[in-house]
Amino acid sequence: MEEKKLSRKEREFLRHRQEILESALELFSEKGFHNITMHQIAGESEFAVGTLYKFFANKEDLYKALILEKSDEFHSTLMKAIDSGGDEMECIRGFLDTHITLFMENLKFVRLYFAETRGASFNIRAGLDEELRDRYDQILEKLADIFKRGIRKKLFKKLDPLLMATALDGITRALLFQRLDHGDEHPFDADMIIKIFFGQVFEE
Amino acid sequence: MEEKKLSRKEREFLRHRQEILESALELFSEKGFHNITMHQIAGESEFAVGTLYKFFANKEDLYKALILEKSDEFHSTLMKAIDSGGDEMECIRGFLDTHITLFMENLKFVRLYFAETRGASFNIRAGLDEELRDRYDQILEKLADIFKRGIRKKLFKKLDPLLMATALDGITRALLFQRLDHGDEHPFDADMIIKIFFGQVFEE
Amino acid sequence: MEEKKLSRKEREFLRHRQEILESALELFSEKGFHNITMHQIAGESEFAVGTLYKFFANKEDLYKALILEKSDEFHSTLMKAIDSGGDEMECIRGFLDTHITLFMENLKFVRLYFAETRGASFNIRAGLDEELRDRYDQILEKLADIFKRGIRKKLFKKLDPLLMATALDGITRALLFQRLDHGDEHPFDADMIIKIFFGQVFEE
Amino acid sequence: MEEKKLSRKEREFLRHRQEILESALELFSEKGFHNITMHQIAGESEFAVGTLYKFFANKEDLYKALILEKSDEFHSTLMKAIDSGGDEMECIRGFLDTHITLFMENLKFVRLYFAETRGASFNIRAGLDEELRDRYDQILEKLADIFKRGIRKKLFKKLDPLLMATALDGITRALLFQRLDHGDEHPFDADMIIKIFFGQVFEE
DNA sequence: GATGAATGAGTCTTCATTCAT
DNA sequence: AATGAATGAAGACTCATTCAT
Repeated sequence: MEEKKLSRKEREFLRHRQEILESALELFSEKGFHNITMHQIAGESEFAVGTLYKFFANKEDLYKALILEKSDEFHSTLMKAIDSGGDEMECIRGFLDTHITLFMENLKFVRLYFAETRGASFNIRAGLDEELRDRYDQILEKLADIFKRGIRKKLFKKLDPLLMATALDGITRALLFQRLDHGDEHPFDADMIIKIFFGQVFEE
Repeated sequence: MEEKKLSRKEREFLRHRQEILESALELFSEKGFHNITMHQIAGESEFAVGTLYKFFANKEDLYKALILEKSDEFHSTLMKAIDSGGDEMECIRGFLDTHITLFMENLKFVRLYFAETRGASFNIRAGLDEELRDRYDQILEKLADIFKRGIRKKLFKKLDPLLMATALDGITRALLFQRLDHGDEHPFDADMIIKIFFGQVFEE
Repeated sequence: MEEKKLSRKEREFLRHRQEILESALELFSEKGFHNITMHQIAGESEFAVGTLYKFFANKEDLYKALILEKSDEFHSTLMKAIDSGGDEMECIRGFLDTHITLFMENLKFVRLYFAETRGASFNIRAGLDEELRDRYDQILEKLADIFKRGIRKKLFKKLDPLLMATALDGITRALLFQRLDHGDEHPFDADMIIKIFFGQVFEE
Repeated sequence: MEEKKLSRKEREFLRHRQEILESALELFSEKGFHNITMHQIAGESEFAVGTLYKFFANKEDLYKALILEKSDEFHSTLMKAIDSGGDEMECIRGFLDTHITLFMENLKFVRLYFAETRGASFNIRAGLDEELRDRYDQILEKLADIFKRGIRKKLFKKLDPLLMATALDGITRALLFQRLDHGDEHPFDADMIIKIFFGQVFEE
């Protein structure tokens, strides 16, 4: 990586940019895109309004940068987690663990993310939601590949692998949101998800 | 119910109110709360702006009415579906069938609904999302009751029933959104969901 | 003319529009496009800012309307004056009289007009100055036609008629601006212009 | 003049100042005072914004310097041209030749100049236009003196000499602008202006 | 003198809401 | 109830100017 030779100026620039994004995340995640003003972001980040516009062309651009950069992190973390070697069940467990951790450690971003993919994104000048959806589909496809391998090995039943991936992720999200709304009344972990998903619902 | 003795005036009032809500649904579902103006709703519904304010105190009120009334329909339809007698598996299948149908037949509203519960609702003056979440929790609890009964009958394993309900609903939603985004590339139905959920993932 | 059947609403609309344009002329002619705010125009015209935007799409649009509508008046008044029958010298005298009157009675607009044609128009989104220049060229050409006729009749020398028209108008403008800046220290009228232009400068 | 003993530093200072003014002329003449930012001038002149403020107190000051210095050149060139000895007609011809040359060789500045004297100057904090008008009046008066002399010698008719000067200059400007807008379709030179002005319009 | 990042007052413009008809 | 012209508060964005390096 050639990130080394940044001049002091450049490093400072990036640090300031990051500070703005963090303040913006704080605010947007709390009240949403339309209920936050550039003045509020300026106040929170302790820059002047004009300064925000040195870093981002406009409010929308700032918002997009925020969403896309964070979701890139998510995406690559999850991709790596699925890849992490081992047999199919280990891959899946790795994915679930990472997914849960990522979600719990980035609750603020998560709200924003789901606003954009499921729901009220309403296409802040189109494209953001699609781009996010693409990233998500890549995750699902990678997960589906794991299922495909499992099916070939006769480990899993012969169901549509993408649907299986979708379902597994659906359970995970649902439980996470459940926890988000209601706290630890109904605790769960990767194991529990695996237990539910991998056929141990019926009493044998 | 006492809906009978409505005068012509009253019936007309309600009809106009309904027309406004339908126009608003059309527009809000397309562009979101903040990107639609009262003038646009007036235009679409063929009333004057001022008239909208005879029916709703303000824009937010109109929006809330729209969301709450539709979600009441959903709520009672789903509650009835779960209740529909029969054994546990029949209840669950009924719920799934109804869920799928409801979703597919009300795509416009669904977008709006998820915007409000998962994501960018950002509390249009607080409360809407909580109220919706309550309704949803009622559904989940009713579904959990089914699981509870099933566990008592030793039909299902002894897992947290609410988590099971949450997981089942999570799968359903995930598959439905999958269909919403990608069409019929990966078809599924209530049976498939049951197959995935009730332990037939592992090859026996 | 079908201007009769305007409804009361329509008449009121046009009256309000006119009031706004008059206030705008007052202000723009004093300080120029960039030094006047929409709030000032609102204040002067006793409407709210928002109301201005019911009549004009934006500040620029308001400005263009102002310039173009007034210059249409000027244009048609001058065209008629040149046409007014009679022999060549009568046409020319008619044009000069009208030009002088028009100028003196519309000093506010005149400043704005020359800002747009000669000088700092700087193309408020291009086109305004060209459109004005076109109108002016039409006047000059009509005037040149008079000279052409005069030349054919051997009344005038065989010089380029357009240049003669341009020169005559140049004298007129120069004297008018002279009066504008210095008042009546050096009085003149159409006769004087004719005397100067038509060769009575040299002592015979 | 005492311009000799400038140190290297001082000479450099003046050179840089000149570079800035030239870049500013380029830009202002193209788009006008309000449509050009200090950053653009900085960019064009290859100095930093802050540096511009070492040379000029503010944007307006820079603009004024630009206009006044160039117009000083014009003024003194024209004054000399009128003075250039010889009889009245030679003075006038000299003035016309110089006027035409000056105009054609400084088109960029000319646009700006007329923006300031005729039209949209709108008193960039008052005074600039008046100062320019003064200079112009001096020229006219000097030219009027020539006419006065001519009248005394019974060379010219007894008309108000200032009006004659104004008219002569008006013709010249009008023809020059005609050329500016339409190119060489209607060519002319000092002779033509003299022919028109000095009574050779009527066929004898 | 030179730099350019940061500032924030000032502008245009939008849109929910009101009210006289 | 219905209308829609009028309102003005609020927000995105620009740009002249400053100042620490």
